[in-house]
Amino acid sequence: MDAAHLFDHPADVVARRLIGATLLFHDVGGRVVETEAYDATDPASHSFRGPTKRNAPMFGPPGRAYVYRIYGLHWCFNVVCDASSAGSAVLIRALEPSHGVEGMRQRRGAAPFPALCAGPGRLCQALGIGEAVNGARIGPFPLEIKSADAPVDVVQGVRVGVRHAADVRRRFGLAGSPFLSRPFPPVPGSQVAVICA
DNA sequence: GTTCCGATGTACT
DNA sequence: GTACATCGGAACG
Repeated sequence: MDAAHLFDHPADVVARRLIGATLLFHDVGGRVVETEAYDATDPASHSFRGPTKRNAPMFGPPGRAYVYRIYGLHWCFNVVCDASSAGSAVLIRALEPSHGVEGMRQRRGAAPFPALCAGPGRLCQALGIGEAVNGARIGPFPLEIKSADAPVDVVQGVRVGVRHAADVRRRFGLAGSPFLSRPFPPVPGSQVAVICA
């Protein structure tokens, strides 16, 4: 799949479309079940205050990886998108493991199967993603994302762990998936929307 | 089941 | 010094 076709769109659009896609790094990975959208107009985004040495990939071309360290020890993996709006990216928060599960287990220790990739730090540990992946092109091997081949039900909610723009619903998930980093709120009216990808 | 804590890179006040 | 797009384990009920 052509990277621009997949990624050169607003972060919200890419975040929604990536649900159900398959992410692989060195043939290890699985189906994307949870994402979050960030862009330069968003106070919760690393790009909000303009380019820095750390966030430089966010201001580069779409279809590249932005990998950063959080809280001094975990890695988080983002996909840069939207060439017309510099500083846009999608955080991949959780996968449904399907490829190279034994390697994941070795890197993740005694984590139970549903938690192998349930969280941005966890999935980076499971796939062996670290600083070396920062700025890497997505597709071809070793870093690949293949869009979903069938429509999926997508739920939407507020992002995890952000204090700025806490009411903005830019978190997307695969409806009913047991591989989410945490559940989406159980239908308090307008809190959850179902979208067909 | 929940809450609290420690690990400690990077950007900002 | 403080906040942060986090996780795993200990301590608790």
